[in-house]
Amino acid sequence: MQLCVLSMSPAIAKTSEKDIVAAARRMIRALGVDALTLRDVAEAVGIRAPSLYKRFDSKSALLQAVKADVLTRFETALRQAGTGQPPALAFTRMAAAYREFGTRRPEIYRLIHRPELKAEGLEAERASLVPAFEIITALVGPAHALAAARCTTSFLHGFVSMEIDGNFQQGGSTDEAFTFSVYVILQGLVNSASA
Amino acid sequence: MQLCVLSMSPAIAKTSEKDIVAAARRMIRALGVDALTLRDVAEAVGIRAPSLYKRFDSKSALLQAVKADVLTRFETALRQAGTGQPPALAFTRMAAAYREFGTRRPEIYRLIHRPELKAEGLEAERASLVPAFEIITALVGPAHALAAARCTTSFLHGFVSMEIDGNFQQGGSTDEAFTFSVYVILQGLVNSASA
DNA sequence: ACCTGAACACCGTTCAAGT
DNA sequence: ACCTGAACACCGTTCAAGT
Repeated sequence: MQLCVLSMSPAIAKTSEKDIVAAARRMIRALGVDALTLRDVAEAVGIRAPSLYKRFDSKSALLQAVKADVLTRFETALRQAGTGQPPALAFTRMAAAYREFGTRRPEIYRLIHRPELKAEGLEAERASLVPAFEIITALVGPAHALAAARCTTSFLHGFVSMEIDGNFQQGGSTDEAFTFSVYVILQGLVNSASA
Repeated sequence: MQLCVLSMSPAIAKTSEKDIVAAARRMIRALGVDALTLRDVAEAVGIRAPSLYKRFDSKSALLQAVKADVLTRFETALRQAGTGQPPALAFTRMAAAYREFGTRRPEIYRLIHRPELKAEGLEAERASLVPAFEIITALVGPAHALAAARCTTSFLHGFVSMEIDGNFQQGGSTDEAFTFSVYVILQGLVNSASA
């Protein structure tokens, strides 16, 4: 009986959700999300495009899974940068880690800020900025923490976006502008907290 | 002879570049750039999709023209907000005008920050931030103007992006966070300029 | 249970043909 | 000179059929 069942065994899985997400992430990093096709992702893991629908409801669902995966790595990078430092140093280190994550993987950074990819990413998106929020709370106290975190993450997101999009066209040192800006915001936050 | 030429006159133009750009802009504002199809744009101006190629080389070229058109309006809005005010007031007014432009037209704001639309937009993109640069130069002096402008425009772009993308999820007043942030950066810039 | 080829609707784009 | 229908390659997605 069992032998019979085994001989009638269904098709053996050639891949997994994890494999597919990893392949898609690599392809996005290399080519950008706009150039990603399901036929290519499928080929990279040794199956055909229709089979992807056994694991993900749609292309959007796959991209959401990639985004959630990346956001976990992002959160880890931010947390490692700030732990065990005094607040002001943690702040500048976290800022530098944020920028490095984005500039090293511009296409991945763009992916995690695609507004249409929200469902799975919403909680991961919030969680990814928790390390930054904790550092800023230590810096300015709980009363201004939320506004200060929004100030800081807005600046970091805007700077990295403009840098990877090539929107700093006026010459000058981008590194210098970043260092100056982080200093300006840090000073402004500390002053506002004591005011 | 002339009559003959006139009677053989070619098809009369049903539309113009300007009409097409305006129609595309309205449709993007309503539906977003991802939902825009050339067949729909063509229908909106009374022609068929292939005829668009008599006026624009590609969909990308049309989007670049829309982007350049919008950036001109954006520059005007920023300039009007700051003119004739003392530097610090011009700064906060310009910041508010920037935010209002983006939050009132989120899909248009996203369009002008599409990194793949660069060719026609590059110069217009630079020009659109000239009013901000002038205000900031008046505020901090020429030595720090470039870095200060990058700090400010990075923050503004990041804040507006996160706001329209729904990334401020923790409750609290977004208006308050914006006012606080503009104040923090203004104070930080003024202090750094005198340092 | 997972995989597949064939097919569908839709898109940007090309082109020969019309006036 | 501008417009058009037909067609092409490509895409996400569906589905009946295979093991």
